[in-house]
Amino acid sequence: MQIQVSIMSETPAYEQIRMQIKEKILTGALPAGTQLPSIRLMAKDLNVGIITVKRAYEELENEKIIVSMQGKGCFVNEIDRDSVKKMYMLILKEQMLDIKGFSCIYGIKKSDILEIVNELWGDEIGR
Amino acid sequence: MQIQVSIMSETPAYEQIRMQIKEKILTGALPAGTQLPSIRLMAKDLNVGIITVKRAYEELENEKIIVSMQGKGCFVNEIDRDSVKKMYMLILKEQMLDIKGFSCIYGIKKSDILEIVNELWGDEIGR
Amino acid sequence: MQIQVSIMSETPAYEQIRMQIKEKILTGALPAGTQLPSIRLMAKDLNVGIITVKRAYEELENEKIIVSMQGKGCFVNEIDRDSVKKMYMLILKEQMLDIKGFSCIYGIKKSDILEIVNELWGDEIGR
Amino acid sequence: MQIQVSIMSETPAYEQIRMQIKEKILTGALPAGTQLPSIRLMAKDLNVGIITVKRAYEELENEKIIVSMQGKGCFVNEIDRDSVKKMYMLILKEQMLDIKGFSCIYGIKKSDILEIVNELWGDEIGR
DNA sequence: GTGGTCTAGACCACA
DNA sequence: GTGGTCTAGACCACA
Repeated sequence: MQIQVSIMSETPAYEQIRMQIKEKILTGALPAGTQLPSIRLMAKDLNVGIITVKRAYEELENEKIIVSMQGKGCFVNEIDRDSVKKMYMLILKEQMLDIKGFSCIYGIKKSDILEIVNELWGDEIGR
Repeated sequence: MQIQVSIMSETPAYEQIRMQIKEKILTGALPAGTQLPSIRLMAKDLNVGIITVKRAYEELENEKIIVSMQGKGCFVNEIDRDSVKKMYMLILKEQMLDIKGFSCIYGIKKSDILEIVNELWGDEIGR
Repeated sequence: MQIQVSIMSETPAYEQIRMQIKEKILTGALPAGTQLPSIRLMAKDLNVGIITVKRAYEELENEKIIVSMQGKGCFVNEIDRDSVKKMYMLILKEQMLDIKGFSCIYGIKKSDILEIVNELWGDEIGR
Repeated sequence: MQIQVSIMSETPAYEQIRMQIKEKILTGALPAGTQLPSIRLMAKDLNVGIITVKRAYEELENEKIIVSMQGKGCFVNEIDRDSVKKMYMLILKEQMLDIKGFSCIYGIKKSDILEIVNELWGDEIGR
């Protein structure tokens, strides 16, 4: 499995691993039922400790994205994309609420936010 | 000076102090030239350690928002609101870029972002 | 033989198998002399590994509840219900002693224990 | 603080520490507000790693029995003995339900349970 | 000074 | 072979 762990990055190794696997699963590159590489193997490949891989897998399991079975291995779960999206929308809203709180101190208005959104997302009109 | 430090909050004490003073300054509640309470006094009032207040003041000084003068005290700086806003806009853009990166994994589109923005900022048409 | 192995359960597969067979034997559903299904057959039926069934049988043999005969199969042993009950009573006493140790820390008294016993075992007067 | 960690015991070190501190707190030997020894100090005294003590403290914090404050230390919480007792009664009931499940397989009846209870708790009539 | 996080390996349980 | 638990220390953040 193609995964990069940068030792220079300030995001911890387990988080880098977690995010890359998550992305592969959510984008469908790793379909439901796929067996992930064993903890030991991936640890060896990435040149990190098994604890680090273990933690990445553990958090993915907490997110219900994979399931780990003692003595058997770790497997990709069936994903309900809609509920995942909804859940993430909620988190996003929290983040934006935070941003809103700060922004008003700096005199930033809705128009400024829209400007940034338009700049970053370009002219795709949505859907 | 009216400042609340919640011991329960997970944001550290020095950060709570820093943000509240910053808000007062940026919103104009504390105009340029105002003298801040001495570190010792504020520490006593807020029931926190001197080191904690010192750190808050230090960071505000690094942000050029206040200036501390040996033996005289700390004073609110002249603020160029426009450049502060511009600086913050850059930070905001970085944050939004991050959000954009994550969002595409979850199948979130521009329209979803706009929906959140409209919901949070209401119908203020901007400017 | 009717046995359920839940892959979701947190008790390991071999333990689920062991307990269910044990129950059938102790309650008399499988009388002494009965031949158990072969390891291979049961593994296939239950959709688990041979090693898993083997372990369940092994432990039952250690408990003298079944006996395995090279090349012939596994058979239910003659059970002396009284001595089995006595043995289990000893284990139970150990467990209750443990519970007693903890309970006093929490201020739980004999009356509280009796309340629970009465609630769970209902009004059967015993014997 | 008087704490024994037996390296021979099969209960893990962090659990031994957790239980002994918990007992001291619940019995009132460590009243609310008391500062616990720092993680490092206790680790040194008990000759275990700081992780081990950390974990003991962490679990006590999850149980709301102590509270840890970064940079300040760990402190004994105010305990509501009644709710603690009620919570433990529930756990106890679960355990007894489990015991009941096993017992019926072995032909153990309410009277047998009562016999054990009477033997262990003696003739204290309750309260 | 304090507690918190990350990475680590030895050892254990399960299939 | 697989994953799970425990103990460990280096390093970081906070007061």
